[in-house]
Amino acid sequence: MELTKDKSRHHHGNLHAALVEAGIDILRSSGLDALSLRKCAALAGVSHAAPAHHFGNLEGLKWAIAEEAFARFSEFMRTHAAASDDTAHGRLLGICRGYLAFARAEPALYEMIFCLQRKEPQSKRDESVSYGILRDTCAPFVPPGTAPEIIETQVWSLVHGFALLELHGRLGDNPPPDDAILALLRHIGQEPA
Amino acid sequence: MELTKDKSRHHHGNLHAALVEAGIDILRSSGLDALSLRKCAALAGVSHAAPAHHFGNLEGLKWAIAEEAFARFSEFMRTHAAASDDTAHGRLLGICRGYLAFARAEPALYEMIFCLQRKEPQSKRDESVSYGILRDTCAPFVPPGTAPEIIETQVWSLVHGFALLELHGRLGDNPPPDDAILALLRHIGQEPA
DNA sequence: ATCGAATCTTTACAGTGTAAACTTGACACT
DNA sequence: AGTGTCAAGTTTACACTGTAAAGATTCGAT
Repeated sequence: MELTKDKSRHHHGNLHAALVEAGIDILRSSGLDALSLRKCAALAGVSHAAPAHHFGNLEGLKWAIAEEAFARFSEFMRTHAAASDDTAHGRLLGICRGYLAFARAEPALYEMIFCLQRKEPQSKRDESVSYGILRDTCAPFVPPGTAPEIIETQVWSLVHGFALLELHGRLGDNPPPDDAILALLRHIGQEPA
Repeated sequence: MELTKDKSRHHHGNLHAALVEAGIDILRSSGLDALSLRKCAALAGVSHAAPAHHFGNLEGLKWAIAEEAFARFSEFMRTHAAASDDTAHGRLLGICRGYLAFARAEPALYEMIFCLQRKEPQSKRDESVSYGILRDTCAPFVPPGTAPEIIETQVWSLVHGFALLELHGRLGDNPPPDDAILALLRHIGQEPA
């Protein structure tokens, strides 16, 4: 894909994608704090004010990057789920391992997509692909009469908290192995309502 | 306490504390993104470069604020633990409820102290008061032969993840009630090593 | 071919962190 | 009392940020 613009032409042609790609590059190489509109613009070979026309402001660009990042994130979970036992529990552990693997493989991307504050806190839950994976995988563990969101939130909270604590250096040099933490999910859905 | 400096005197006398207090005020009223060295300095009635002599840089100020915030955080957990059943499980639920209550009462402070990235990821774990509370409360649930850090991390991850997901608006308009999520802890320590 | 709209550039401004040199005041010591 | 040292604040300066406004360019439909 053409990232840097042909300087001769005034229009870029694919600036939206180029800026997102530039943003991901910066996130990977220099972390979340280094991400800026001007750097993305420079890396895409375009003036510093160009991104505004596509994303409005910095948060807009971040959400655009997040969209791409979520796609890769979902793929991570899916492949890890496929590499696990073909049981309900196996799939559950699989997506959790994929979740954690993504957080470690792409820490800046991970922090981006989950620390982005939703402005208007959508009344309904995420309808994204990644949340669909979580919902489907959790479904077998939802006891009758219990709201599925409870099980989903328990699982999500556990892995999300673990990932962030480790990422932020709160668990010391050698944090517990993933499976030791995920062992808590062995009894998922077994508590009375 | 004297916050704003007596303009007549050159020395402030208590600038360290005044800047921390100013930072907390800004966090409370305007959120994490609004926190800046210059605003803290202005609110303390001092020139914009003064904080550098006390904290070095912005991150230094943040850690100083975090120290104060952690104290209030510990107090939150302690009072909530005291308000719960005087059993091992009661205390565990108590500190978790305190944890979540603090995250809601002081969202900006909470985000500050836990999203601050440790630069040199201390090889050992946190020796802070708040972690001591977690360790003590988890102790009764650590099976023989299991590393206590595993139980502690399970509990911490669950509440931390839940708090952040809610804070960042990922759980929709009406997230599950705390106790529904904390119900997962009913089986804590029961899985084989 | 022309007009309108989308795209990008230029210019400008306020806010940020941070470094350097300077000024003021406190305090110990003779 | 005088003096020297050092910490605490101020001033100045600079590079970087987001963002708004106005102008230039190109695309596309008519």
